[in-house]
This record gives sequence, C-alpha cells and structure tokens, in this order.
Amino acid sequence: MTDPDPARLVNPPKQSRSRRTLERIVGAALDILEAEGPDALTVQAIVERSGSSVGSFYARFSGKADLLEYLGDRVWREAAARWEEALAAQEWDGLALKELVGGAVTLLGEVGRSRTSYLKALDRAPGTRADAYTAFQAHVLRGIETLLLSRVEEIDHPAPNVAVPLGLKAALAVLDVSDLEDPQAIPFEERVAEAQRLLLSYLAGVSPAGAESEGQVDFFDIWG
Amino acid sequence: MTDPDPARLVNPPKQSRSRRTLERIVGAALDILEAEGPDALTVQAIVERSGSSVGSFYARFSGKADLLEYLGDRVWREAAARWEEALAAQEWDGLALKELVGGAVTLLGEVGRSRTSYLKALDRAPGTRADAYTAFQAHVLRGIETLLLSRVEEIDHPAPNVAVPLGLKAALAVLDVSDLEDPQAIPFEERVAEAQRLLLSYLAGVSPAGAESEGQVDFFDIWG
DNA sequence: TGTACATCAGTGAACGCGCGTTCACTGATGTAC
DNA sequence: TGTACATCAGTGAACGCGCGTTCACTGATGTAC
Repeated sequence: MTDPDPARLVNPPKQSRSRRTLERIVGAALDILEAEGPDALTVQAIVERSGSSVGSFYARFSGKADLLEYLGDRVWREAAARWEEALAAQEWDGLALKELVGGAVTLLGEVGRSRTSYLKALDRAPGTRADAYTAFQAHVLRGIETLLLSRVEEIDHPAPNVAVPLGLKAALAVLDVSDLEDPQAIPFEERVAEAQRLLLSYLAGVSPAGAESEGQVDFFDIWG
Repeated sequence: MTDPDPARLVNPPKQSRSRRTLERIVGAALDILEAEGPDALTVQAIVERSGSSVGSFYARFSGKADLLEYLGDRVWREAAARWEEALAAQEWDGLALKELVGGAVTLLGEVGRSRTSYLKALDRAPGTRADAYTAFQAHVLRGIETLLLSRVEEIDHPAPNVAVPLGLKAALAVLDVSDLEDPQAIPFEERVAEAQRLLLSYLAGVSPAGAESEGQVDFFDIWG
C-alpha cells in the first residue's frame, strides 16, 4: 500500500510526450471507473477514451493489473495527503470532547463524500486483491481514534479503547452516503448532526445541549 | 425481488431425476459462491462440482443470469422466512424500550452472522444488477423499526423517525463481522453488548445500568 | 405383460465473443560530429 | 547549421484464452394399446 517505489509499476516516461500520454491514460481510467464502474474498465475502453492506443498502454504498464495497483497507490497517496493536511489545519489541543467529536465527525463526513469513491471502485475491480479503500478508512480512523482518546478523562464509557473505534465505525455508518440517491433518504447535513449526537451520547452519555441544530461544527472544505 | 413466479427463471423439472439435478446445481453454485467467491462462479465450475453437464444446466436455465436471479430469489425467501419466524417467536408487546433494544440488536446480530453471506456474494457477482442483500437488510430493518417506534414515548431523541433508522444502521455497523478474522478484532459477543449500549444511549440518553455484562439479552438461536 | 412411441433428461465437443496481450511497423525526438 | 543514427513513442491488426452458449446425439422414463 505504501510502496516507496512506484517505478516498479510503471515504465517511467522519458519524454514529455509519453508523460502526457500516461496522465491521459490514468485520467481516462479514473473517469471510466467513476462513470461506468469497474466492469467497464477494459484496456480498450481506457485507450479509446484517452485517445491513445493499446501499444502505448503496454509501453507504460506491463499489464492491466499493474495499472490497477498504480491507480490504487496514487489515489491512496492523494487522499492520505489531503487528510493529513485537513487534520493539521485544525487546532485540536484545547478542545473539549464535545468539540472534538463535532470536528472529527465533520471530517469523517467530508472524507466519505470525497473522491474516495475511486478507492471503493478500485477495490471492487475484478482480478484485484487490493483493499485500498479499507486501508485508507483504517488509516483515517486510527488518526481520529488517537485524537479522541486524548480526552479519555471525559469519556464515561468504561472501556474507551473499545468504545472509540466502535463508535467511530457507527458514526461512519450513519454518514454513509451510498443510499443518498434514495429520494426519502435523510439529507447529509442532518446525518452529520446525528452522527455527532450518537457518538457523543455513546462515549459520554450526554445528549447535545440546547436546540436541535446546535452542537454541530461547521464544515471544513477539505477536498477542494 | 418478491417474484411470485419463479417459473419465469427456471424451466420446471418434470421428472424427479431432473429435480435432483437442479438441486445439485443450486447447491454447487452456493458452495462455490461461499468457498471461492463470485468470480469463480462459472458455468463450467458449477456443472463440474454438481456432477452434471452444461447441457443439463441449460435445460433448466436459459442462461447464467437467470441462475443468479433464481439463487437470489431463493436465498432471499429462505432468509426472510426464518426472519419472520424469529420475530414471531418472541413476545414483544410487554417489553420496555431497554428490553426491546436488547432483543432487536441480538436478532440483528444473528442475521448478520447467518448465511446471508450468500446474498452478499450474489450482489457482487459480475453482470448482476441484483441487490438482494441490500433489499433483505432493508426488509429486516423496517421490521425492527416499527417495533422500536411502538415505544416512541420512551425515546428521548427529538426526532424518533430519524433516530430509529439511523441508530439501527449504526448498530449494524458495530455488529459487522467482516473484519472478524482480524486477530485483534473485538469479539462478537462484546459487539452485541456495545451495539445495545450505543443504541440505547442514542435513543434514550441512558447508559445501561449496573455491571458491564448486564443489559445484554441472551441469544436466540434462529438460524439452525 | 409386452411392445412402440413420445417426451424428458443428460452428454460434451464445438462455436463465438470479449477480453488482455503481443508484435511488426511507422513516426518523433534527442544526440554526436 | 546539417546530417546520421539511436532511442523513445505511438499504432492497430492479430493472437490466445476463458467464458457463456449451442447443438447433434445417446439414454431414461412415461404412456397408449
């Protein structure tokens, strides 16, 4: 997953011409993945959409499997970099558990909404044993976990080491947008608020004080 | 999903011999699905495992797609029947919200653990637009939802119609056993207890009283 | 009970299609002198 | 600046493989008389 040598997967371009071709291929593959799903991701479709040719494809990649791995690696790196950035952009030290939960859940929501759909689609691509999405999610959760556990004295649950990961998993499920196209689905903003409420009451046994819309932290706009 | 006419999918057997062959084919397909995953589910593999032949296969099904749909329909019906049975086997009327949550979560846990893995694998089979698993899960959740909403006066959450479905979704995530092979994963029994606690504190703002292991309702053995 | 016939069931070689991959070839770019 | 050459880049027809599907054939079962 954290391969220090992506050159193992691509034959590095030696002229700007082939570098552009590579980028077009990568872009086309991600486009297809998003628009038509993993089953439509054939070498033919990729080279047609990218306006190149099978020969050019195989000049870069030794096979389709390597392309998939390369895509997974790239998207994962990008997502992880943005995530670290978003995490670092916020000052977490002074916050109470309530604010921490609010911010953390908001971040989780943005992650779920972001282009990590690529990662999901990649994991489902046939002939791949990749689990880039699962790995990324685990990575993110681990980060938030340590954050929340830094306020362990405010957690009422008798076993914080169990409650924090499970609670985050639950919050993620509440945020899950895979059924959002359903017309009667609960809108995303409401889910964020509910996920915050759920996590807070589970960890601290506290209902969010005050009116309905309170206790919800503003969105960060992470993903450009 | 609830097709009243499965004969649309199979050519009905007219002798006991072919009925047995059909059963062997269905059994082999489910075996392969469970043991090797959807990608290994080829017509060749099915007929080899079932000790029959391609010709026999096409004497029953007009194509592989019909087999998949037939399997989805069958497994769905079986799972749904067991579910209704388990739901009916329990007396829910006199229970308080706390007991209701305990029983409901336990039931959910058993469903997740049961052979619905077939349904999950079927949904992932290539070339299928089936969503039998999602549909089944929705079916189950709807049942539990009405159950919990019958104690709406005990729910402190200001919007029970939102909180109940979201809370159940969250509980389901806590119970999710897809990472159970991970050696450091939280054991299933503990998850049941935590899912109960989570749901109860979210809906009623109540931490389970008393010691750790209390508040957990005994398992029902639904799935034989 | 026996025989003739129709229908059902089972078999596996052969076919076609879509896919990933190879390869012989043409053209573009960079470099040496 | 020009020329010769090597390397890089691009092309698309052709190949092979695995899959779902077809089909001509053999054998089993049921039924009529």
